[in-house]
This record gives sequence, C-alpha cells and structure tokens, in this order.
Amino acid sequence: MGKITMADVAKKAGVSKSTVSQFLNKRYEYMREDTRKRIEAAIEELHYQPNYLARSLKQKRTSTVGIIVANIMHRFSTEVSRSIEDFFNKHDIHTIVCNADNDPEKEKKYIEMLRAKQVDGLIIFPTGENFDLYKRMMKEGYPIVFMDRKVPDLIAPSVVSNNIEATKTTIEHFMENGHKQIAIATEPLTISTRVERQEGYKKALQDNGIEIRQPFMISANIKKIKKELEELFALDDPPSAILAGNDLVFLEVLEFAKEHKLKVGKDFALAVFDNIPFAHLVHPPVTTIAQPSYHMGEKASELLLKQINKEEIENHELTFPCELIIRDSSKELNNNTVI
Amino acid sequence: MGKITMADVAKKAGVSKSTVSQFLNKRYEYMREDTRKRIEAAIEELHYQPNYLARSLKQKRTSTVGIIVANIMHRFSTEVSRSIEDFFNKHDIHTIVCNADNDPEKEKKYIEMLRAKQVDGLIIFPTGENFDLYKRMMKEGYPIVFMDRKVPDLIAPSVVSNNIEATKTTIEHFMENGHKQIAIATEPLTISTRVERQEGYKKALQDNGIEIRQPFMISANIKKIKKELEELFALDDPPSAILAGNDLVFLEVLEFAKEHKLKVGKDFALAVFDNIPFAHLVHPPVTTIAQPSYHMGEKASELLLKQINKEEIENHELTFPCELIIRDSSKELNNNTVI
DNA sequence: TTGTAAGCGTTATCAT
DNA sequence: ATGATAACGCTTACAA
Repeated sequence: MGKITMADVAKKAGVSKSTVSQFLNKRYEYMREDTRKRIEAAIEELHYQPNYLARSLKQKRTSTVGIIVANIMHRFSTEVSRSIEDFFNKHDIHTIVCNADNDPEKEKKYIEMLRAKQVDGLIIFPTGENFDLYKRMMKEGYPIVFMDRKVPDLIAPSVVSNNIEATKTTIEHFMENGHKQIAIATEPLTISTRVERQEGYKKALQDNGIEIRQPFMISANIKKIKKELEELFALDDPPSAILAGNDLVFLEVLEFAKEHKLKVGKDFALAVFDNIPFAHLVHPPVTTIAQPSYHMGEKASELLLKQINKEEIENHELTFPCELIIRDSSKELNNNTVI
Repeated sequence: MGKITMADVAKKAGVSKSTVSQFLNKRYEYMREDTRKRIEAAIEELHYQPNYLARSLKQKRTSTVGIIVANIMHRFSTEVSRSIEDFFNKHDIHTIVCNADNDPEKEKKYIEMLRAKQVDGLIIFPTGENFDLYKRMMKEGYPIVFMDRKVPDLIAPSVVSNNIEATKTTIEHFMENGHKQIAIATEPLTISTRVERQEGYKKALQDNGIEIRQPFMISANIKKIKKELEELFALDDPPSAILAGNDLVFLEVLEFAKEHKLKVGKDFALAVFDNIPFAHLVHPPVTTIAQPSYHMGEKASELLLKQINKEEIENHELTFPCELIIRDSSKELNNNTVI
C-alpha cells in the first residue's frame, strides 16, 4: 500500500519532514542543491506518493470540483462534462462526475457526499426539487453554478441556452416548409428546459395565428412517449411535423415510426434538440438544434473557478444561443426517404 | 463553508467529541436515549456535515474506487462504468471515473492522482504502455482489475470478452450469406482487443480456405479510416462485407459510404462490434456484436471488492462470450436498403 | 455510559 | 537554509 510517508523520505534523505514538504511544493528558494538532490533520490527510490487526503485536510482545499448531471445518458450531459473536465484540467483541478438520474433524492445524496469529500465547488444540472439545500449552500457562500436548467425563484449563477427562441425558430422553420400540424414531444414539464421549449412552441403558433391544441403537446415519461405518439397519430388530423425535445425522445420517435411503418420525411417531418452523432448519416439526414455545449461548460467552469478564488462574478444568468442545423428531415414531405 | 466541526456539535450537545463520533458511526449501544437526541438535535440545527477527508485519513480507507477508461466516447466504456457504479453504490462505495483518452501519459497521471487521493482500488482499461507501473501496484498488493484489454506478460485479475471467437463467428456468418470478399477495420493494433479481433478474422478465413489479404485488414487511426476504406474500395475486387471493430469505426464506415454514395446492404454488408443504440432503427437494421458490458462491469467490481476486503480471488482472467445479433445489414446484398 | 488523548500524513509558523 | 511543533477534523483505545 501507499505505506511510504513523508517521514520515511525525510529519514532516508537525512532531512526533516518540513524540508521534504518544501521540496514537494517547489519552494526551492532557500534549498541547497544537494539536499534537493538527496530528497529527489529518496522519493524516487521509495516510490513515494504524497497523500492528498492529508494535504487537503490541512489546506482546506481539495483542488477537486464536482459535477452533478441530471442524466448521463444524454449526449448533452456528456459533452458539457467533458468540456468542464478539460477546463479544470488546465488549472490542475480534478473533476468528479455524478449522475443524479433525475432523482431529487439521489441529487441530494450526491451533493452531500461531494461536500463531505470537501470538493471546492459544484456544477449542478438541478432537478429543481432541493430548493432549500441550494439556497443554504448559496447562503454559506459555497461555490456553485447551475447548468442547463433554471431553478425557479433562485437567483444564482447559471448557464442555460435560449430554449424559447431556439424552439420558436424551429417551429417557424417547419411552417416555412408548409407544415401546419406541428407537434412537440418532451419529457415531463418538471424542469425549466422542457417548459421553455413548450413555451417557445406555443409562442410560434400564436405569432403565426395557429391554434394551440393540447394533444399536439406531448410531455410524458420516456417510456410512455410511444404510447402518446400512437394516440396523437390516431387523430383525424395527425401532425405532419414533430419536434423531439431531446436525444432520448428522438430515439423513441424513431422507434414509434418503425413500429408503425411511418417514414421520416415522408409521413412526418422531424427535428430534434441536441447533437445526434449520426444525424447526418441517415436518410433523410436529421435536422438538429445544437446547443453550444462546449462553450456552456467552459463558461460554467469559469464562473465556478472565480467563486472558488473568491472573485466577484458579474453576471447571474448566462444564456447561450442554439444553432438550428437544417437537414432534409424537417423539410416538405416527399417520397425520397427511409429512416 | 463546512466550518462546523464535530467539536461544535459536541459543545452544543454538551458531550465530548468521541460521543458524537460514536453517534455518527451508529454505535448507539451504550448511549443514553437523551444524549442521542441531544446530539441529533445539535447536528440538525447546525447543519453539520462530517468531513470524510479527516475520517478517511484516520481510517486509511476512502470508500472510493477509481475507474480509468481508455476512451469515454465508446458506448462500451459508458455501459461498463455505469455497471461498476451501480455495483459499488450498493456497497456504499463511491466511484470516480477518469478518461485516459488512450494516452499512456494521461493514464499514468490518473493512476497516480487516484492513488494520491487514496482510492481503495482501481479498475483500468489499460493502454498497456505502463507495464512497470501496473506491475509495481500489483506487487504492493494494491487492489486492481483490468478490463477489456489484456496486458501482455502480466498475470492479473482481468475481465475481457472472447474477441477471437466472436469475430470468427461473425465472419463465418458473412460467409454463410454468400460473402467471400470480407474486410475488417479496427483502430491501430496497439491493444489486445484489436489484435484478437483481427486474429479471429484470420482464423475464420483460414478455416474456410480463403486467402488472407493485407489490404482487407485495415487498422488505422480513426481519422484515417475513411482514407483506407477509399483505397480498399478502389481495388479491382472490393469487399462485399465489412466488420467494423467498434462503434467509432462504424460511424466512419457510414460516413465513407455516404460520401461515396454506397449503400449498406446493397453495395456492401456490414456488422459492428459494440452496442449501437440506433442499430435497429435504421434501414437496413445493423448487425451488432454485443459484449455483455453489464455483467463484465459487475464481475470486475466483484473482483475488486474482494481484493479490497483482503479476500483471495480465484480466477485470474475471466472471459465473457459476446452475442451476435443478426439483423439485415449483414445478409446477402439486395436492393431493398438505404442507410 | 461518556471522556481523554494519541495519532492519521500533511502544511505552516516560527525558530534557529 | 533547515527543523520543531502545532494544527487540520476525525477515530479509537483506554480510562473513568
């Protein structure tokens, strides 16, 4: 085991623990060349590895931050996490990723666990259900940044995308391609992101004088999406276009289509939030709404790091624009198609 | 900050630190009901959170294990990590995932970092390049399990899949469907997994009296795969079937096909190692070789936990069988197709 | 049933 | 230039 401690190195090198500590922290200024060499040699020989636990305990910093993602299965979460990791890597800060699985209890448990481990700050994709906990952490001045979702009534550093506008643009793009019967499918409206996407949808219809109809707005658990779609398509006037609220919903839509022998681009048009790695590779290629995940992660990291370093932070809610990447799936219906 | 310490709780409750410690560790046996209540109240009121760092330092256990994946972008890595997390969750052990990006330097850095953090054990998807380090850890008796890849000349607890047989089966499946010109594309042959898959490929050809030809065995960096495929398909007798060595290679094959207006199932047959979440949703549905990622993760976790608990472990190399999931993409060529 | 005190492996302050 | 010593917040004998 990592039995070798600083004391062993000190003894071997014939110096005191403090000197070894100096060495490890690169405070060579007042150190004689030869003692430095001796310490170096001793460390090498003993394969000494410093114990961060002890160091962190003493320093009251772990040089570690935590990320609590809502659901690791989303491409967006992975991309953002990766970006955060890259950022902190440059600053010699470690990152621990936890998956709350959209479960407030799990979220709470992970927040407590990470704080017990004394991580220096937290980036959270909030479930929104642990309001008091969020609030208390903020009051304590604990560094924290919210990602992707806004927490109602909580003024806090957060990084989100412009869901309303992005959705509105997409729906209007459908309209420009002749679609009037447009549906939207999201997971349940428990978090701001989904609410806003539905809001953008409604706004687009209103602004264009199209009636808003309940059955055209699906918001259901991922496992119930297909059933809802069945009901939707059983209507007298089924939709000619669907916006899938995220990548997992998208897969459900594809499965639904397959099971019912409906063809994307022929029987209904389709667009989807999030990056789909194979979107451009299928027929028809799929229109996507890309969130700038890398930049969002970077900015969130920056906001967190500033708090950790006790710097003031300016902005309290940063909104990033999405990019609508138009491909064939969302255009006018035709027969030249086969997903 | 987490300024509140055990001493504060003790003072508030009018007891000593040790009593609080007893309480926290649920040793109520000799504790009077009312002192328990008082401590409970004090903790609640102060929002006390124990400091794991201090506890771990004292106990010499962190109740945390590390996973070092080779490349987090592979579906297989995610699945295995998830499985490991689930397992250790049940045992109240935390999991930290690091991504070595197939870079031996990064791998080394992460191993050292995690050990410095005193994690109780490591599950590694080894790059294979840090032989001495692996060896030293094993000699120290540090709990470790290798995943997915074998390290040459190292006898160590490892969990792998039967790449040779699985590949052979797949290639023979191609043959049964009339294919004779069969190619395989993998990333460079730097790790056992890829070597074995190529080996299985060769074996299948040999056993069936088909000549092995260099140009039909692509092993190149992911970014060069497409170029190699171009050369391959420029041959007088291009392949009629391709096995993609993993999910990322698969995407490259699809891109290549798209760029050259080749259709899967019509111009060439296709099968791929790893789970592809949308494999069954495209046309033609894609044949996949599924590794039992969940079980592999579970078994690796079990082997690690046993080592952590100083139990002897029986087996030194566990091989799991893959499942060939046959879909249309790998059958006889026809015109009814369109990926 | 609860308290005292030593110690886990570092760092930091102050001597020397 | 280097060393003694006291923390950091917890656990754990052992004492009371």
